[in-house]
Amino acid sequence: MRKRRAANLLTEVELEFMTALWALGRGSVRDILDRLPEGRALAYTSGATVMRILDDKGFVESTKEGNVLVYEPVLAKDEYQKRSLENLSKTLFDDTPANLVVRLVDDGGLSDEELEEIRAILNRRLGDHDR
Amino acid sequence: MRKRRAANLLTEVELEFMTALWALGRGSVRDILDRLPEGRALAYTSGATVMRILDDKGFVESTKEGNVLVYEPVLAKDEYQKRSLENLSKTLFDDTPANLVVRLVDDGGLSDEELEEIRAILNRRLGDHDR
DNA sequence: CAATCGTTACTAATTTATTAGTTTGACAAG
DNA sequence: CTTGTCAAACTAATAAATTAGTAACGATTG
Repeated sequence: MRKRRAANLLTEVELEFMTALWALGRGSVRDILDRLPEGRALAYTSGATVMRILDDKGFVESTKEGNVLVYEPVLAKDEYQKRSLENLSKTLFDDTPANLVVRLVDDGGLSDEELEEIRAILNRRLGDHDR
Repeated sequence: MRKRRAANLLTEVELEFMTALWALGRGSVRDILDRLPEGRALAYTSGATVMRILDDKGFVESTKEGNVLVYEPVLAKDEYQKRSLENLSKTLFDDTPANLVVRLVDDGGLSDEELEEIRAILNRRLGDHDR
């Protein structure tokens, strides 16, 4: 028996595949390969290997349907986003997510609309009725 | 001549070392190893290798001082934070940083104080009239 | 039934990352 | 001057990630 490698974060290629799978909901190796970005040429067998690894690591689960393995995420995209943010916050922002937002806001990559949107979210969250 | 490996993002170990170097401002291999977190035992030569690689990749530069190489960052921590956020946003949040903040805020890992702090930053940035 | 097609399982090759050993050279202590 | 120490440069060993080839197998069809 193989199984159980366990890892916290996805590698680059794994993330590519998970992104396709999250978009699909569920799918076979073929489905997933088809969903990969344009130029991405990869042998079928390579794709199958990546999916097996993701299965080993517990990021997906597979069920045999007819003669095809259909994969689906065990870890939701939301969850993984959260995990990634925690990691980034921990490794690069003193474990203080607010610092991360400061950098984001200060660095001017966001439009006023986006900033407003974020403020709206905060207002909703904080229930700030004084306005 | 070696040099020029070029890479966009730091590996895990490289980030550890850069974090120490950013905190120090500048320092030798010895200085940096001393600044690594408690349990982190690593041979001196391993540390020297990591620093050489960071030099090769252009993340740091070195100057011989006496008989010791003193390293300092070429890439500021701010810049690298920005780069990391861009990467995360691109790979996991549809290239829309606001989504990233939404996840952060929605997932309840932040205290009210932190949320307030972030809102204050936004208000400052947007010019908080109306309140 | 035999050939073939699509798929999984297994194995392997290559590359990159991580850690550390060996060699060499500078220089300070005796 | 010889010896010991320290650091740098080079080399090497191990591990992990990435890509793909080969074998094997079941289903379909000519």
